[in-house]
Amino acid sequence: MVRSIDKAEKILHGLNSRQRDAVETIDGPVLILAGPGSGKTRVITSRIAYLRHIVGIASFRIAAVTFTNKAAREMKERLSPMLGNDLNSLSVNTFHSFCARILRTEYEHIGINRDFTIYDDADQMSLMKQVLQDINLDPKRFPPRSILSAISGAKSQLIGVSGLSSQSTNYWDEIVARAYERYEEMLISNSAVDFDDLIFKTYLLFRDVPQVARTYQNKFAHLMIDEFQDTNIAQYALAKQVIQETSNICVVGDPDQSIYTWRNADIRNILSFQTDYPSTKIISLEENYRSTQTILDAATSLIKTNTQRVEKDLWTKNGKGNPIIVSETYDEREEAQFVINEIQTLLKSPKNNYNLSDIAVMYRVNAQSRALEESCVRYGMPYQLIGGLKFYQRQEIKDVVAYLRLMINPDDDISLTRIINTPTRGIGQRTLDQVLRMARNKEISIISALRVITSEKHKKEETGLASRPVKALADFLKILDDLTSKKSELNLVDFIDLIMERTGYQRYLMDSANVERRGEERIENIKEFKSTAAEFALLGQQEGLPSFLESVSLISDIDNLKERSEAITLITLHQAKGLEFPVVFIVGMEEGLLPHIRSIDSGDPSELEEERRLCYVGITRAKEQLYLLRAFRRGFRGGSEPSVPSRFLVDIPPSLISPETLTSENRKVTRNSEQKTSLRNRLTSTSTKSSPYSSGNVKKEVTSQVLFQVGDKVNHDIFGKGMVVSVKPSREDSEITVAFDGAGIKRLLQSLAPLNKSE
DNA sequence: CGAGAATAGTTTTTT
DNA sequence: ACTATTCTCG
Repeated sequence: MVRSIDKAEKILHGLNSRQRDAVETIDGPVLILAGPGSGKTRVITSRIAYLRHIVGIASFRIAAVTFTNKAAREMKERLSPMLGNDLNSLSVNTFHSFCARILRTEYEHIGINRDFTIYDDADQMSLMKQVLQDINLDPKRFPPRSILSAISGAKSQLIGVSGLSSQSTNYWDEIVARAYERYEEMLISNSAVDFDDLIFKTYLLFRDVPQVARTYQNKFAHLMIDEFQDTNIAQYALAKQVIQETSNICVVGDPDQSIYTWRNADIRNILSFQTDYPSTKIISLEENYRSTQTILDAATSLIKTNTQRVEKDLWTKNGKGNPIIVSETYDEREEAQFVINEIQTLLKSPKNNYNLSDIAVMYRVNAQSRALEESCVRYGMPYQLIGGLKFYQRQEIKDVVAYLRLMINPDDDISLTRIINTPTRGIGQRTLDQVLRMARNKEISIISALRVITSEKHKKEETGLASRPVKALADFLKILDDLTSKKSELNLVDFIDLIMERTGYQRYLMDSANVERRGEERIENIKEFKSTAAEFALLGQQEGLPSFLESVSLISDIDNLKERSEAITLITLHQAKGLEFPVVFIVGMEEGLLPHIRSIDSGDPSELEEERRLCYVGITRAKEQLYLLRAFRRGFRGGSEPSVPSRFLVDIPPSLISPETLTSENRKVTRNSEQKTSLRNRLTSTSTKSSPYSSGNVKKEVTSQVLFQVGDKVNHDIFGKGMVVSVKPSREDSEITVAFDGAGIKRLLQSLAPLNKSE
């Protein structure tokens, strides 16, 4: 008894009274409204430890659901010292992986293959194009993107094909309903599901197969949901099903941080929760432990401008801190230089003792990262870029993934069409069309169609294919069959190597490296891909590949963020949610960018309010120092246009802003010339010598400080020994031409090529 | 059939 | 600016 009180004290130690309340209220529905920096994650993890150690709930009966793998991983890390081995049986997952796991266990009940493939956006797009072709719709009149987003909207509101077609009131709805129907048929025949299906199908499973639902309802005694403001209708409905037995459901969220309604997140869930569970205990966490008073005041002033809002009073015991620095530069290049320059000054100053990892630069759209990246490279500032062109969406990675998917799901026509002629093997559009036609007529998968066509009994009159293409198809089929037969003999990494070799993909990449600059990078990416695969190889030949593929499908870029890396972080405002940094720069504080033009054009005030919340999220990431920057001109799509300061700047009281950076007329007009020249002087006086840098997505040993000269003997990781024949410096890099002893003459980019001086 | 050129369309945010 | 698709020629 005494011991458990000790334990309880230990778990509750350091929590404020409301946090304690949130941890100790374990029976029945709880809604925690958690302001930014209010110790939300600490509450959730303490609550789990409390449930396990004080209440004595078996860990396998506790489930916590998050939105990103990163949040799930962090939660587990924090729980690890408190739970030890219990951690393994605890269920801490993203919504999507939680569902994927259930579906792979219960696949028989929903008539789906155990090894179903999870289609990502690009796969969905290919499939939809196929759908439109099938049902004779012009993709120019009916953009596949729009149709997909309508379908996604339907699925996240639990509306199936019949539901949608019965609801359609106009031509467009009718078109969507028809596309939806065919889309679903094709997903099934491909043994595939999309992201929304993971939730929707799990919901349907529980609704329609009560004995399965009961299994999970009896299993889970407690359910916690993080970032509840981001849930959609389907996710909330599923959560209710799961916890039906006990109603011990605890949701944590902040309506002011709802920034995903465009992705069907439905803030009404917070209201529904209180009506669905009338006995809900509401706990509001309002003490902020993260930011200075100044930053918090700025955030509060900004968010108060929103009308659709529940009042919440944030406060902090932290001191006033530094004023916010608001500045204006000429264009995005100067903006980026200002950022770098300021960071260099911050790092030099001994009083803060900042590290690179303490600093983040945030922006509205990914395209803005470009100017920042260029400046980082130029000034030798190490950075990690989150998002952008995502690793698993790169062409070469998707190609290899397509081959791997086919090894366990040969019905996946989308993957098959992706690689049937990559690298080129004489199967052109005409041939492919014939194959597709046959597959459709016979209602069989493409691979089955290939078997028919290439079988000896098959008469060519049926398809009208000449002998050469048939031979090409037969060769391709043989490659796939050979590889499939080897999959259980080799470990995952060796298997990937075999695929690379047997399909000619390795050769293809090498050749592309000769002509294209990106070829080098592609080879590097495959290396990186294999090193991730290596972790899954440990699971053995049976489980390794499926687990790897699932993780590839469900991973997001934010999951790769490294907390302690020696680099500044470049990140979108959306992805920054849940993170914190001592120093935050928000760039592009301009009308049309933040708020984004689309929210302005929509004429919908709630879209503007979402933009304001996005800005609020950004500001509240900062612990000590906040910069709000804007450019007078901003370039886009080649051109460049003058811009107007963001309306959000006006929401911030001038008293919180550093006077020396405050521009005249409450920042509405450009700075006076004196300030402008002093800024320019500061920018141009910065050193321009280059030094090592890194980008988060592709790890590479950087050799950029090594200077190559014509005549140097060099060694390349892939091409071997050679001699430099020309050096052509470009803006931030050098193009080096090397005559290799074995591999001929290659043009390489210094920053990318694994090239060293050999003596 | 395949490769490169010309052209059209496109971008907010992403599990 | 960047990509995806269509066109054209060997």
